[in-house]
Formats: sequence, structure tokens, C-alpha cells
Amino acid sequence: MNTTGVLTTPERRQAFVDRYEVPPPSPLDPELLKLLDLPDGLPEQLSIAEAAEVTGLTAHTLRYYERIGLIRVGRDGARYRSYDRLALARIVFITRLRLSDMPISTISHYLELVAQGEETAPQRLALMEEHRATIQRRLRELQAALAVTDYKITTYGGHAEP
Amino acid sequence: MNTTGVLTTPERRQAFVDRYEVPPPSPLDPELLKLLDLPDGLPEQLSIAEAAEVTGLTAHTLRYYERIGLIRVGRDGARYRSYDRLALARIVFITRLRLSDMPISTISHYLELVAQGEETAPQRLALMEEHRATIQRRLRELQAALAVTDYKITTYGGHAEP
DNA sequence: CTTTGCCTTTGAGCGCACTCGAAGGCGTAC
DNA sequence: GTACGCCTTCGAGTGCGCTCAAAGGCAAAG
Repeated sequence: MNTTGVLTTPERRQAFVDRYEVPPPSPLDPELLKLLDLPDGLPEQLSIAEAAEVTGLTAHTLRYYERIGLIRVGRDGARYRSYDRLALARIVFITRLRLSDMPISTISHYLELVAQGEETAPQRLALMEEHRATIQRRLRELQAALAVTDYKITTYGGHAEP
Repeated sequence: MNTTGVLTTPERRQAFVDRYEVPPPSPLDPELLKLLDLPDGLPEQLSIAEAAEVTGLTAHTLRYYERIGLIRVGRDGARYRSYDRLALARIVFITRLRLSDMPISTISHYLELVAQGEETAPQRLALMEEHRATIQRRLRELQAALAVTDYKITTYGGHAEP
């Protein structure tokens, strides 16, 4: 997971906007969108470098995610990858799950369930509830580690925050 | 990191206690000991299986930690590893750092600083302060992931806790 | 005495999630 | 035209942290 993205010219971006149909507005839950806090004012279609910049992943990783079937990405006339808002949101969502240590295999499984439609909601619910429990366990572990760390800091003469 | 340890007979444990000198009480900071919450009533010397049981690591991992120089462990008459309270406490301490994703290389470095004596306290302090920052960053990431997870749970009809 | 079970050392293997490299294509700039 | 920079695919390599296997030793149990 990188943080240093590569900027691309606004020219290429504008080229896409000019050249292609604007797709219908994404059917994205606005509340979820807010949780994912994508920057606003994003162009309709982004190059892989821009998508990397926005998501904080590398272009390599984005290609890798596509290769293993985690995401699908459209192409432009030059067969270059072209990321729309929905793709971006999905990637950020995936990134959140990854940052909470959900294995890629589980994320894949979850996304398959989503693809299978509404009747898999119970399974998805169960999966997410289990993941929440995992996160909460992890939070407790981190608190315990923070306690020893803070203890060490205070005994070394540092000043631990409350 | 396992959780399923292997129990060993109390006979072997008693054998050690009978056969060898009881070492002087460990110079372990009682407050740190409390933070590490080792079970009390531990025998002076433990076999590797017992140490695994207590620490939640596997015997394999304990040997591995020793091989890479993270810990030093004494031997008994049969050249079997024998863990005393100090070793146990150190292992649990290491485990806390590992559970907070401190890389083994950093833990090694920290332990070398400790071995070098009091004059390295400033470096250790810096190291721990940096680690604290890392943990806190991680806590925030997890909270963000928890937020999306909870959002998914509520939209699937689950009931997220506040 | 043999079996059983836990222990020893050493080197090799594994799973995960990237990460990189080679070889080549597109399109704008000069 | 050709140079440049970003893009493509696909296979291979990397780093971390274990995890396992082989070959053999010790000692209590039957």
C-alpha cells in the first residue's frame, strides 16, 4: 500500500471527458460514499495513475487486483484502463477492508456474494458481523500494545498522552 | 500465532524444580509484569511446551525466535530448553509488540539497545514514541474500517452497536 | 528391552500480498 | 520522423513470518 501517487496531466483527463459518453450517474449509496470519503470534483473517468493517486494504491496493485478478479475496469480507445466513480468507490471500499486485515480471499468471496444479488444478503451480513468482531478483537490487542508502549515511554522519561 | 498449546506433565515441571537451583527472583518491574498479565503461580522453569501454552505461541515459533536471536533461553541437563519468568515476560512483551505489527527487525533493534545499557534510553524512547504513533494511526484505520463494516451491517438489517 | 512422547538441530518450504521486469504499443512534442 | 512518457501483458521475484520435515536423543511407562 503506497501513498505516493503519480500525477497525470489534466489534458488526458479532459480528453476522456470529451471523447466518451458520460455514463449515467453511479447508483452509489451517497451515505456509503461519504464514509469512503472520496475527494469530490473527480472527473468521470480516470487513468490508472490518477486512480492510484486517489486511492493511495500503486498502479501495480490496481493491475494486480484486476488480474485476480477483485475488480473489473473498462478500457478506453487505446486499451488503457479507465476508472469511473463506481470503480473508484469499490477500490476504496476494498482498501478499507484490506486495511482492517481482511484477507483478499474473503473480500473476493464477499464481492461474489454481492454479484449474486439480493438473496445473499444474509451471508454478507454474517460475513460482515464476523469481520466486525475481528476488528474489535484487533482494537483490543492494539490497546494492550499501546499500554506497554506507553509504559515504556513513561519509564524512559517521555510523557505519554492520557 | 497459535492459541492451542500442548500441555506437559506436571512431573517434568517438578523434576526441574527439584533438580536445579532456584534462580534469584527476577528483577522484573512489577508494574510491567502486571501489564503483561502473566498467569501467577507459574513454576520457576518451564518446558518449551509449557512456555508455548502460556504465551500463546507455538513451540516452533519459540525456537524460531531464539534462532534469530530475539531471545536467549537456558538449557536443562538433557539440553532441553528451560524458560524462566524473565524469559516468559520478555516473550510476552515481544508478543505484544508483534501483535501491534512492530516488525521483528525493529524489535531486535530495540532489544539490542536494551542490552547496550542505560545510555541508549533516548533512542529507545524515540523508538517507542514512533511506535505509539504507528499504533494510533492503525487504530484510526481500524475505526474507519469498522465504520464501513457497521454501515454494511445496518443496511443488511443487522444491528450495529453504538 | 521396546515403545512412547517430547525434545533437539538444521535446512527447506510456504502463503500472502504485493512488486518488479521485459518487451512492446499509443499519442503528443519537437 | 523520433523521442518521450505513460500505458499494456505476463511471468517471475521478493520479504516477511512463520511452519514443517528429517534424523536423532533422553527418559519414564509397560
